[in-house]
Amino acid sequence: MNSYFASVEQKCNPVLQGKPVVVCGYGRTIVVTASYEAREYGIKTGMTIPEAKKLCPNVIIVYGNIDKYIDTTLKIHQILLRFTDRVEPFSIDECFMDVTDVEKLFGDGLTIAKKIKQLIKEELGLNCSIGIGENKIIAKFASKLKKPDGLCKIEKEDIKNIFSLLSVRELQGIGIGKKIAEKLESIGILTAQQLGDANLDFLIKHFGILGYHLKKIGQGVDDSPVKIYDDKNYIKSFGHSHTLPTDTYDLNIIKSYILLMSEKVGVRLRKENMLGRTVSLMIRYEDFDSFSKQYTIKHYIRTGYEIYKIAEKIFNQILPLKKAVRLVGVSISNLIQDNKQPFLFNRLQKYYQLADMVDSINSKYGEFTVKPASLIIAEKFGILERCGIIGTSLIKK
DNA sequence: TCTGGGGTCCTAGGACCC
DNA sequence: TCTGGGGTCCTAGGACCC
Repeated sequence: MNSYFASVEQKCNPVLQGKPVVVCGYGRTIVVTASYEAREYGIKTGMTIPEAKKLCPNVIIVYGNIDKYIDTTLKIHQILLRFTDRVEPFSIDECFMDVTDVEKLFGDGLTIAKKIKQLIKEELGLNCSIGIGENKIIAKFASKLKKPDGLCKIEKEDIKNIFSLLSVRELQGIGIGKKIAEKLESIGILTAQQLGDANLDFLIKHFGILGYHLKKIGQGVDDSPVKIYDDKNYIKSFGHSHTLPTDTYDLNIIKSYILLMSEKVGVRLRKENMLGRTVSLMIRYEDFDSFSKQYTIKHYIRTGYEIYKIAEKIFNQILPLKKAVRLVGVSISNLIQDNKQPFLFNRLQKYYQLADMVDSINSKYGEFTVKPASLIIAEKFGILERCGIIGTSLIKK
């Protein structure tokens, strides 16, 4: 999708259409997505808000709503699935499709791509760019060539010519990041052609097992199949993190954020109908140095309070703090599906039923309309509002 | 108002078991 | 004790992606 979050916001709110818009997070934040109008002023993803305002004083700042984008993404998936079940989501706004087996039904790749662009435009009012190629690497590369609203096909026989001209930096975004690109340049590999032709042992010496993969990228080769949609594509982990309004040593504030993040993870866990048993706490300090530690327990858990108790235990181990804390994050992994077997202990059973009931109220009236009393301290500090949680006003009514 | 938030995968080493 | 070999699970940190 092109300028995805900003385009969704512009579609939802006509006032924003045709204007420079940036979508950002809450608190100390950056530009997450800039609309094409904003990009004309030089605004780019990753800039701070003051930087964006300096480039364009009239830029409209919109606080992002991830649920809205996920909802739109699921609608896009449904459009793609009308053609084939070989639809593999790659990120919130990208999918791979393998249309090899359905060309007889719907026409060749180019025809299908045109149809998809038309459907997404008609039904959702959004533009996208589609790349067509022999494999995922080529298709992804093609999709980046023409934006916005692009359509580009790279023929098999042209791969070698196109890749031979590319610098390794231009391969960024298809498996090669900044660090790898720098390292490749430092050992004298400057182009995709050189990477593809490089001696395998030489690459393995410098990059380990990644060397195999790098050589293939250089050659434009990728054998990985496009997965069938939702084919046991279970989530491996999920978490929430937040940058504090100011760096702090205040344990009450830090623990309130840890609790809030834990509760959010718990809500998500139940929404996905999963259980987890590894909790990870991430702390970023004022100097951007970060600490993370995880703890695995024997039994599976599913509520924010259980998650918090483990995260808090990890946090207590790093006290006293030597540096002010900038960000806290809590995540859970080692996940399994919750088959809703009754629990051995009645006390836990009731506690879990309570969590489900709170979820059903909050899904109707807003996030954290009903919440643990211990989060009231977070409310007192204004933490909920700063994290974009607005459900609290309803309970007062 | 310098630097967000959500993920996946890999690695090297340690704990532990037989 | 001049201590083998095979295996699983766990962990902290880093690279990478959007």
